[in-house]
Formats: sequence, C-alpha cells, structure tokens
Amino acid sequence: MSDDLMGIRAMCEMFDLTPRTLRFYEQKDLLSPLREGQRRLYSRRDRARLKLILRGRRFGVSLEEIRELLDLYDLADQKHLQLPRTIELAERRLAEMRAQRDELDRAIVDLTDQIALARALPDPQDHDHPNAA
Amino acid sequence: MSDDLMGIRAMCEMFDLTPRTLRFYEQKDLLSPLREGQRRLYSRRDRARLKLILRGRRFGVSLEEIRELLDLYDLADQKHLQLPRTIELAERRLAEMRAQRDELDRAIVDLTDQIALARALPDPQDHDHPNAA
DNA sequence: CGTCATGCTTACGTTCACGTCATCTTCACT
DNA sequence: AGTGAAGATGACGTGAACGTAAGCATGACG
Repeated sequence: MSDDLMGIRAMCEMFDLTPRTLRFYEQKDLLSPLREGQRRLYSRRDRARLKLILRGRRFGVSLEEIRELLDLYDLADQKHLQLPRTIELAERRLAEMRAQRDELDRAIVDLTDQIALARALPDPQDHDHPNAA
Repeated sequence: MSDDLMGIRAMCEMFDLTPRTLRFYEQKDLLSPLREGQRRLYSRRDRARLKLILRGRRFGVSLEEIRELLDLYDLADQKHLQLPRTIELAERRLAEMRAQRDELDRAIVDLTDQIALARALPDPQDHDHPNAA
C-alpha cells in the first residue's frame, strides 16, 4: 500500500536539494526516514513534512520553529501531550504570517509604483548632451 | 529645514536595533550618514532607506540585493547610469514577491485549517482512561 | 581637573544553514 | 575476487548577519 518509499537520491531530485540538506534536517529532528540497513528510505509522510519545511523556510521561519510546528500536521500520531502548546505556537505564527502578508502587499504596491516612476525618467544615456543631434 | 538629524542612539531606539547593526549596514554601503567630527548623524533619507532595508530583511532579501535595489528609491540622485539594470532587478524581485505572497496565502489557509482540526481533537488529558468517572 | 558616559574603530567570536572533504560500507556487476 | 558507484558518518569549512570585547577620543559635569 504505502510502497511509495524513495531513496535519498530520488528525494533530492524531487525537491531540488542535496543529500547533505536531508541529513541535516534529519539531524535536526525535522525528518525521520526509515532505514533499510544503513540506507535512508523516505515515505509519503517524510515528503509531506519536507514540503512544509521548505514552505516555512521560504518565509524565513527558523528550522527550530518549523520543528515545533510540524507536530501540528501529524494529528494522526500519539504524543499529543504537547498539542495545546503547539496550537498556541501555531496561532502566534499565524498572526505573524498575516502581518507579513500585509506588509508584503504594501511592499509590492510601493515597488510597483517606484518602478513606474523610474521608467518615466529621462533616459540617462543623455548624459552630458541632452539635446544632441 | 532638514534639521531632522538624529544621533545613533535615537536611531537605535526608533528602529529597535543596535548601534552595531547601523554601523554594519553602513559598512555594507546601505547607509551613509553624515559626520559631525566622528559622530554619525542620520538624516531623513537615511531613515527612509533604513525602513526599506528592514522591510526587505523581513522578506528574506539579502542585504546585498537590498543594496542593489535601494538605488531605485533615490530617483532624485545622480549616478543613474545603472538605472535600467536596477529596474530589471526590481521587476524580478517584484515577481518573486508576488509568488511569495501567493504561497504565503496558501500557507495561511492551510495553517488555519490545521489549527481548526487540532482544536477538534479529543482532549489529550484523557490519556489512559477516556471514560473515567 | 578628573571621570564618566557615549561613540568610534578594529578585531575576533557566534549562530544558522548548510558545503566540502576524507574515510568506510555495501551492493551491483564483470 | 575486484572494482566502482552510491550512501553513510564524522569533522571541519563557509557566508551572511550580526554580537562582543578591547582600546582610543571627546564632550558633559561635579
């Protein structure tokens, strides 16, 4: 059924990152792939977690905070004694994300305007001779 | 008229960062405050630039790329021989920002849903005795 | 006039997120 | 049995973005 196990090489190609990065995330407790002897085998769950990791990373969330939040996405698991705390964390992070989005919206508007202004400037090629033949 | 010059201390309090950070940004050519003898004096322009710096930083833009973009906001200045290139850069960055916002929107929706799911779970306090008296 | 706080410069230290060897197993082939 | 490619495990290196500590300058104040 869940024979959807992948080696580290396939994972790297799928997510465009290096083996080192995957091992690093594992060492940081963000991933915990199965082992076939020594070799790592990544499951569907690992891939789901990795997607969340990369998403968080893109927004500047530290790996440590990502780790704390990942539990929230494993609601089928045990060990949810930490769940209330995780929910707290998630709501704080959610608020930050909303704030970040609002600021991002403003930045986008500003940058758009500023580009328009710049485009409307006299051609800087006309350096010392604005009225040359 | 533009007597709105501030010392480094005032700047730090206004933007909630350390002197080290301001000097560091200066060394990286992001700021160039006036000097009164040795002391730095920050103008309105410096503050405007600093706001942009902090904004970019929040979205994960590197200081180096911020530096390249800052010129776009100094359209009253000389040295706009680099302007076309700066506009190019700005448009690429703008595209990235839009993409980031879209992804951020998705992340916000997902996280909201996930929090709702977590809240709807059986209380993990009921550990070994879900039906206790 | 001493000293004390504030600021400057220089330089080395630190954290995060990996990159880069060097070395060792293990498995697939010939 | 040999060989080679892929993966594993340390250990050390790196770039970005500051922190921290040492030592000099200077203006304010009792």
